[in-house]
Amino acid sequence: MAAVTSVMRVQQLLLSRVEDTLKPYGLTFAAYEALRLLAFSRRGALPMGKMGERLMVHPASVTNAISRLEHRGLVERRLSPDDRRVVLATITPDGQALVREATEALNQASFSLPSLSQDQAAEITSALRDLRVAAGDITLAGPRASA
Amino acid sequence: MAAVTSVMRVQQLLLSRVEDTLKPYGLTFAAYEALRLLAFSRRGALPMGKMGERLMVHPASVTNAISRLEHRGLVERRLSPDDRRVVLATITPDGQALVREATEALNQASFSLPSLSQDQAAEITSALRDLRVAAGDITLAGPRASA
DNA sequence: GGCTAATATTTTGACGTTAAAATAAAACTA
DNA sequence: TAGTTTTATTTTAACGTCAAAATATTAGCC
Repeated sequence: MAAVTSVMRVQQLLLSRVEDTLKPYGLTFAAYEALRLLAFSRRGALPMGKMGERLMVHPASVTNAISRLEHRGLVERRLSPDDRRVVLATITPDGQALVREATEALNQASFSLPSLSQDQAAEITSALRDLRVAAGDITLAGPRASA
Repeated sequence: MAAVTSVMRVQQLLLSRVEDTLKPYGLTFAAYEALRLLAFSRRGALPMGKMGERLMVHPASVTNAISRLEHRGLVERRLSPDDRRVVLATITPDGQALVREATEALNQASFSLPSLSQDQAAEITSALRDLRVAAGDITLAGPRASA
């Protein structure tokens, strides 16, 4: 349980700092992740369901997040021409621009977390990888870590 | 950002498993933490404010959690005789009994997390400690890790 | 073709979090 | 002592999560 508590607290601390960084852009971490996922996709569009899978969140959370982004004109909902059950969340040019700025800010700020050196970051990532693999979160190939 | 993402995902996974374990007792992790904090305190009672500090959550979260526990008869609210601004959350015998059972279940279950060996758990805790110290979450003396 | 099952999304409801505003009581301070 | 400031808690509002129920639409099977 000590490890569990540690992870919980660290997540809380990190999330807080990340959201501070994103605040100037009017984005929460959840909103940023959704937007970034769309920005990185081929056509800038993905079915709601796919987004839930990728982000590992409940479908209702996706509906929620996309609705908010839609109201701000950062995303649009389009019905799939192939399957009318499917809703395609589509990022707009405004959304593209915003996610680019926010990503830049994150890459600048996050690595300057208090005393979180590159080595320490790598160590943490490594220590947690086994656990994620075991839980089926990621495969042995490892995730293409970038941003 | 890779480390950040890792921590986020692992927290999500762990929280999910912990809550599965607590579900039979009708407790969420937040509720369990509040109850356990009271159970471990001298008189089984603490001011709301102190609880927020210890649990590192917003005062409103404490109000919320305690209200829920109060409705279930696991906790009682008492006004402090010394300072009438202060509300003392007090654990009841029912609360004591429940937290004991839940703690037992957690100690049983959590360590059987998929492939999370004692060594790995220690490694993770260690890797994250520096970060917590730097953020002022814990002191160099280290937390008295137990459950 | 038509009825049933599976799939995709949204809605509703319960719970968690925070920030900011409203209350109430204690502590200064002039 | 009266008035202002600080402190403790709650309320309200916004956002996140999930589970379960409600809706559509497609797929499958006589």
